[in-house]
Amino acid sequence: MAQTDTVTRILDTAEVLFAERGFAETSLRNITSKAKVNLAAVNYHFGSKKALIQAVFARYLDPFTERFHAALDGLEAEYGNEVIPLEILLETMARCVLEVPAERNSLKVFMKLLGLAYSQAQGHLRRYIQEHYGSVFTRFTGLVRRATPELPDAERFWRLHFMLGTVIFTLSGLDALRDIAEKDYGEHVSVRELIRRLRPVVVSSMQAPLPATVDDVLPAAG
Amino acid sequence: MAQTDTVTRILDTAEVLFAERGFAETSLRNITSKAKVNLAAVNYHFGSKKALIQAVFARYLDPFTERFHAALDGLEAEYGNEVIPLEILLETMARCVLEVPAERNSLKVFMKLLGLAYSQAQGHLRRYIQEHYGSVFTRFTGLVRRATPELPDAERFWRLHFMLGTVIFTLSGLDALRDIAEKDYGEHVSVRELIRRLRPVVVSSMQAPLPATVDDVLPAAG
DNA sequence: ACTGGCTATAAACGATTGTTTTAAACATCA
DNA sequence: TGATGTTTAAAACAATCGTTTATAGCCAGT
Repeated sequence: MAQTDTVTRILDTAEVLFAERGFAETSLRNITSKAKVNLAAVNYHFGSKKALIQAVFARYLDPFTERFHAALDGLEAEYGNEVIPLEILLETMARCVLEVPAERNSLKVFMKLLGLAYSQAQGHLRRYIQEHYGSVFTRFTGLVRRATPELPDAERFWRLHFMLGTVIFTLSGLDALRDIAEKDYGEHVSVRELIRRLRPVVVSSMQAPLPATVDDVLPAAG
Repeated sequence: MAQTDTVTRILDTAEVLFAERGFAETSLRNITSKAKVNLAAVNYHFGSKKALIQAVFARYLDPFTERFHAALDGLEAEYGNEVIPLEILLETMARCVLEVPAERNSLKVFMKLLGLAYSQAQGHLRRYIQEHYGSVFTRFTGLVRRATPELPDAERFWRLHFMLGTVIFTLSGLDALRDIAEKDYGEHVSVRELIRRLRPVVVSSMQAPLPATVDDVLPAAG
C-alpha cells in the first residue's frame, strides 16, 4: 500500500521537523520534500496543516492514553480500596510516557512536541488536546488526590503543573542543555539518566511543606 | 520627539504580541498596524525582525541584570566570607525578576518571552541571550554552589534547570492555567500568590535527596 | 531662506506560505 | 479487459511574509 506508506512518511517527517523548529517555522514544502512525497499529499490525506499537527499528536497520545488507562486499571485492581502511593503513580506515568515513543522515534521528540503544545499553539491544539485527552489527566489527578490527602486541592493542582513544567521544560530543551552540561561536566547525559535525576526532585516537590499562609512573600529587602 | 515615541510604541506592541502568539506567528504588519506606525519603521529603527526581537528582550534583561548584579553585590558585602544561604539567593533572584517588569508591562509578558526564548528560537535568540546575559547566570550559579556544597556539580546544574522549568513553564502558561484553576477551585490566582506557592516547592527541589546511583530507574513492572 | 540629516509614508519588491486545480498513473473489481 | 475510484504528480492560485526603495515632511544650523 503506497497510501499508508505516504501517510506514515509524512507523519514521521513532520513530527521531527515540528519538534526541531516549531509549527509555524516548518512549511509543508519542508515536510514533503524531506519525506519525498508530493506537496498536495498533505492536504489530500490530512485536509489541512492544522489537521496534520493534530494527527502528529494523536499518533503519540492515543497509544499513551490507552496504555496509561490500562496501567491505572492494573493499579486499581492491585490496590483495591487501598490508596495507591504517590511514588507508584508517578512511576507509572513515567513508564507509560517512556514506553510509547520507544516504539517510534524518540522521547525527545515527544517531549518537545508537548512543550510546543503549551508554548505555541494559540488555541486549536490546546483545545484539541484538552478535548481528546483531558479525561486521562482527570483520572490521574483523582488518584493523586487520594495519595496526597494532606494537600489542599488548589495546592495539589499547582504542584502537578510545577512538576509538568520541570519535566517538559527540561526534556524539551534537552539538546541545548545537554551541550552545556557535556561541555562543563564532561558527562554524557541520556534521557534515562535525566529521569533518574528527576525522580527525587519531583517527589520532593510534591511533598514540600505548605506555603506560608498570610505573611509576605518576599519579606526581606533591607 | 516622535522618534522615541515610535520606537517605544513598536517595542510595547511587539512584546505583547510576541508573548501572545510567538515570533513567527506575529508579523511586522501586525505590530505596526496595532502600534499605529508605518511598516517600514521597524526595519528603519531596528534593522530587521530579528533585531527587533533582541531589542524586546534587551529592554527587559538589561535592567534585570543590572539590578541583579547590584543585589548580589549587596549580599556579598553583607555576608563577607560567609556562605549566603540558598533561600536568600533564590529570594533575591525572585525579587529582581519581580521588580523589573513591574515598571513596565507585566511579569506575565516577561516570563512568556523567556519561555519562548527556550522553546522557539532555533538559534539567534539563544545565542544572543547567552552572549549578553550569561555572565549573571554564571555568577549566580557560583554562589549557589557555595550554598549547596552537598550537591555534585552536575546535579546542581540540572536542578537549577529543573527549577527554571518549573517557574518559566508555570508563569508563561499562566493565563491558560489560571482559567482552569479559577473554574475548578473558584480561587483567583495572582502572580504573587503563585510565587508564594512556588517558594517551598523550589527549595524542596534543590534540597531533594540525591538520586539512586546504579539501580534501575523504573524497577517495577511485573 | 536654504541646505543637510533624520524620520515618516506609501508603494512595490521578490520570496514563500497554505491550498487548489488539472491531469496522469495506479489499483481494484465486475 | 474495461470501468471506477483512489493516489500521485506538477503547476498555478491568491495571500502574506520581511525587506527595500523612492518620495515627502520636518527641524536644525549657517
